[in-house]
Amino acid sequence: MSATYDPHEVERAVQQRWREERSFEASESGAGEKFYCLAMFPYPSGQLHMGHVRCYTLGDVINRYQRLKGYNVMQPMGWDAFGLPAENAAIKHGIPPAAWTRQNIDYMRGQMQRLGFGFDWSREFATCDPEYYHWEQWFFIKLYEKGLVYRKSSVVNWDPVDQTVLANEQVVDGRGWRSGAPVERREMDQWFLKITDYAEELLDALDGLEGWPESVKSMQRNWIGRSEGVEIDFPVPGDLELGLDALTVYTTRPDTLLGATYVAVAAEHPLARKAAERSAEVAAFVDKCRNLKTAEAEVAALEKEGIATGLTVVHPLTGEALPVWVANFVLMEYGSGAVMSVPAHDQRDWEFARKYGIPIKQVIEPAAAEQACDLDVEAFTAYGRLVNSGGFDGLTSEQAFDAIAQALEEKGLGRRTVNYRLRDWGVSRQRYWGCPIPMIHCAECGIVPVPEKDLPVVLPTEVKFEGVRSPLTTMESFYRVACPRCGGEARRETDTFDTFMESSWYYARFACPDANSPMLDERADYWTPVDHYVGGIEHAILHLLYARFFHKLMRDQGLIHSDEPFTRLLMLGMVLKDGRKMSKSAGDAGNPQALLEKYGADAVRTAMMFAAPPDQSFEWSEAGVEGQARFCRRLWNLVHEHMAAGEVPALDPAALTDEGRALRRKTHETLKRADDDYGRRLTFNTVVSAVHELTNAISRAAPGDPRDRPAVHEALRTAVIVLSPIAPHVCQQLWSALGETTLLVNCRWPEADESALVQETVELVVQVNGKVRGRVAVAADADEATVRAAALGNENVERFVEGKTVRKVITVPGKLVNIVVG
RNA sequence: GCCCGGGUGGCGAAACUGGUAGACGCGCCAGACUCAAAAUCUGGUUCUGGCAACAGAGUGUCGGUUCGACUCCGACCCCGGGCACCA
Repeated sequence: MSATYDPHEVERAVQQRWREERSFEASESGAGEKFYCLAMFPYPSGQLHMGHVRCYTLGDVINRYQRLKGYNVMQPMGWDAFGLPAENAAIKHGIPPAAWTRQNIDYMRGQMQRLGFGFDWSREFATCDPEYYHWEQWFFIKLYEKGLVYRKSSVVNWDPVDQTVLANEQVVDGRGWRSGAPVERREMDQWFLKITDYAEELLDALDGLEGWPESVKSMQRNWIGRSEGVEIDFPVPGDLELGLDALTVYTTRPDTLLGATYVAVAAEHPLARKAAERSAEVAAFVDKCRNLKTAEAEVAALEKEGIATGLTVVHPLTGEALPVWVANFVLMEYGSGAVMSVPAHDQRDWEFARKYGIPIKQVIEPAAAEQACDLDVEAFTAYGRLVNSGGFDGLTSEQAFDAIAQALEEKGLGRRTVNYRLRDWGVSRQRYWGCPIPMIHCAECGIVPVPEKDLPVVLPTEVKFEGVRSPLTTMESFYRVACPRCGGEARRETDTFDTFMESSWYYARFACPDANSPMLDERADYWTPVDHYVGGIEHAILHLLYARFFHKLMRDQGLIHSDEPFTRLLMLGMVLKDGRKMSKSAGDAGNPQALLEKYGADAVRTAMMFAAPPDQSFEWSEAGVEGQARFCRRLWNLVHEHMAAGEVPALDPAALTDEGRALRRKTHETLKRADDDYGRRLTFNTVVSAVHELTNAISRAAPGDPRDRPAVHEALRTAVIVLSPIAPHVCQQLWSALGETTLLVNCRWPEADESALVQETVELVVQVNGKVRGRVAVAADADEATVRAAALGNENVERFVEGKTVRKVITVPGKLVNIVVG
């Protein structure tokens, strides 16, 4: 082995050895308990950026640490290969999406291998492989048969640049998340997955996810948006011929029902349409609302406007006639598209009532006298005590919730319900580069699923783009089919799935990438749930919610027998460059290639881990890489100098000098601390610090007294094994240099020797009135009187105690003495 | 507006259970080696005063609890993220 450290030579040699020994190919029959370690697979955009480097290094550190701890670890890698950029490249450069994608995959795989990630490449797949999306199509049909898939015409977010429909989640501040173009409204037939059927379980199960960060669970709770309320029917007078008996509203504040002075409906509400037929003014207003863009930023800034329909409904408890308004702030998609308005106790209703001169009727008064309530200034929205509410007067809001709900239930005019903000998942995309939706439209039979024997519906890869539109829509050989039911002429669905479909179950497929009947087999139950999932915080809501949903769908299909896909979750902070997210910044700025060529993978990996704790966002700077390259070289030189000094005798703790014993203590402290940092705290930055400290201690100790050589050897051996999950190549070579013959990745994490941690003398800090005034060394087992005497005997301490009365002496064993004087 | 994070040297950060604030690294300064530079090694590096020993101040702000607070409590300011005409 070369005496000077050449990272490129080291890394090539070690990677070759892992390949030859198939070190990272996992099997269900491997020794130890299973551990499934997964980092979110990337979109093959062209090249890795530093955000990828961080994510996969973190995953690999966990992978390698858990291996050392004796687990049977599986860490796969694959490609989230469908998506818009491939189409954009095709449109721009004329390269077919499939070819562009494959080319990117090959390049990025090479970069990952260069970084030395311990992936099980035998399980690799791309979501654009027909063998993969075959089963997605199969599963979709199963869900269709179960009634969990439906087709619905709905207003969708239309991205005028990408010419496609976006999910609500893909609209950011009213703009398409990729194109950045303002989103428009459009009506279209779409396929939906009934995620709302699982809303309750998706919410409740969050409480059991102890290995998830609280912030992510809170975001998901927020997104699901459960609220408890009452559905209230306001009867419609019979003479109006409106086609409905009652107007149903949803409220979370039934206690304020007696304060309702009008009701408001969305412009798309049937009642609004009826009113529009009868009044040109109302029709004009409804029309105006329809043409509004869905852009959320604009909606939020929108002035609250409405128009009276001239219609009235009947208050379910008082029998009073209440006017019906059409209002632009009522959402058709939430609740029933209609609200009861209580201006006295809802700020938005208050503003609306003031604007249009609608009466404001107080029915809640503050329970506590000091609470402000001035209805001339603003609505009183807090809970309180009921007034002006007939038989309900005097009840608290909480009591009135139940009492009024019950009164309505008895009259058959209301029901307690639970509402969710979560909407069903629209999965249709008018795009080419995605998984074809396996459905056929027949004029005679309607919707007919593609028969199982005809799956997969393969996406043609030889295509020509004309503009942005999907080439499938004009490709007769694709869309012209015979109806599987009647044999007549039919048209194949040309929409493709939202790519979140592919990423919702890939983790399970990695367990059995070749499973063929059906999508998963018993190996999925062996490997899943994923024990540790690592990925970017930007996926905290959507991807993780959809994957949880899919896991439950697969469970209910009998394909898998657990309830949740990811046991422990590590959400990475973002890697920023000039204040921007690395993955979004253009060009080569984030490409690690130049750094790899200059410093090698170990230095890049170590610098990345050392920069900040994993969950924290940080600004990437190359400055740290050189420092870690220097550190690798120092460790390399220390090992080689140590070994060059000849045979190392066996360790006999009793034979060591004081320096040797101190080094041993540092060694075992490092081992203990790193174990906790790796396994429990996931703070890999402090692991690097700990190894730096140990290395510094070795530098100071070696070459020392020849009797301490076994302690130096043990310290070097420990530094190498502790650092190995982070800088695996150089550590492997140093492991061999230290005379070890087994591959480091097959070794076991050493247990810390408690006896090495015992100290004979300890240094105590001496404080006077809480301020540090000196230090004293005492025997570790010294009694309180001895410690006290030593503390008071310190020269500097004496100066501060002199002439004062010692009121109290507090001793913290092994740490400090605080002398309180006055 | 509501819900999460966070605020510590020139910079990235550490201090895990209330017990030495600034470990570790970057950068910078000085020295050694060198004709010189790079690399490497050694020392220094929170601020103020002091040759030094040491003293005073110091973890966003103000207050509290405590022998002792970056850490706990109360009020507030700022930054980042999520949600939001959600009835």
